Amino acid sequence: MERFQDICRTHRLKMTPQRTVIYREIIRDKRHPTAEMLYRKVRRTFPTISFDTVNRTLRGFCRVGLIDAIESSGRGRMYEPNQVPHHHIKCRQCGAIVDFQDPVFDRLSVPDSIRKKYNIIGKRVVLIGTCPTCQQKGGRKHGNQG
Amino acid sequence: MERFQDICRTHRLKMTPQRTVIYREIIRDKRHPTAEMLYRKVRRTFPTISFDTVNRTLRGFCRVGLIDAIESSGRGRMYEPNQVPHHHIKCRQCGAIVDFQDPVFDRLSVPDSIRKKYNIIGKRVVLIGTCPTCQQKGGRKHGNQG
DNA sequence: CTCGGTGCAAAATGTTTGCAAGTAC
DNA sequence: GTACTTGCAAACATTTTGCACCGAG
Repeated sequence: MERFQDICRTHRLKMTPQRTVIYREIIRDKRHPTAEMLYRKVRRTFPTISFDTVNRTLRGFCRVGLIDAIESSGRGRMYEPNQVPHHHIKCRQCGAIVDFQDPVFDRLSVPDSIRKKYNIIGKRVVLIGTCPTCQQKGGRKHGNQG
Repeated sequence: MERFQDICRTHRLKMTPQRTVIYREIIRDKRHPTAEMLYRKVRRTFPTISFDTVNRTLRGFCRVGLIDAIESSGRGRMYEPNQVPHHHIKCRQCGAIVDFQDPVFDRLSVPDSIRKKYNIIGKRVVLIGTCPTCQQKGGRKHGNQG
């Protein structure tokens, strides 16, 4: 929550009640919610808020680095709090993305040839496969990978 | 091209001229084209093809594993031929994704705890940063990460 | 008091579906 | 000949923009 205050000040974002509630909800959320999902949650404590504000606020949070977005065309952009380093497993069937942590992956070093050209600010391992649920169901939806 | 034939047969996909042209174009493309970009290229050798067919065909190719999709809400889904193992650098500013290869990254082993639950069929390191072009321009567009 | 933020509505963008006619096998 | 495909158009889902009013700093 201090992080929120800090970053708002540095970027001259006003700490409106809407933004405060939105931030509180997204860092509490352990999944990767979309704007729509967050909107539904936030409305419980702030019934007059508009979907538009939630959506626009999330974009803004991304811009200043408070949170990250995980693109997933079709079913809507997903957001995640940008805190501890972690990695992703993505289910090829249902598209769900779950986090996992791994000290070895955290310590991967970026090749010099790339550091020379790019300003790398983050890294992540993405595993692609089939989640337990989809393995049982043999369910299918779309197949993709990032 | 044999791969194309094989997979079409195994999945009972008809090898229509449209599909052949689309496949040829996407494996030739070194970027990560969207359906729209591919449509424009394919139309040069197949002027009567519809955007819809390109779009639907690409989805189909994903389903059977001929190619992969990289989700990127907003500017449209990007596709890539699914050949050699490789990794991604994603520019936080312009959203461009470029491939790179790295033997060390290729050899990363998936933790047993995950293998036990998930059926992992692929893995990839994703670096997030700023590309050379955006560093110069200081350009901005959207900020996100997968 | 001022500038950025909010909420509403409209516009833009991109994806998916239904269907009749066409074609690979 | 049959089942899968294509192309077109409409339906959907989602994101983005314009603008008047409001409120945090």
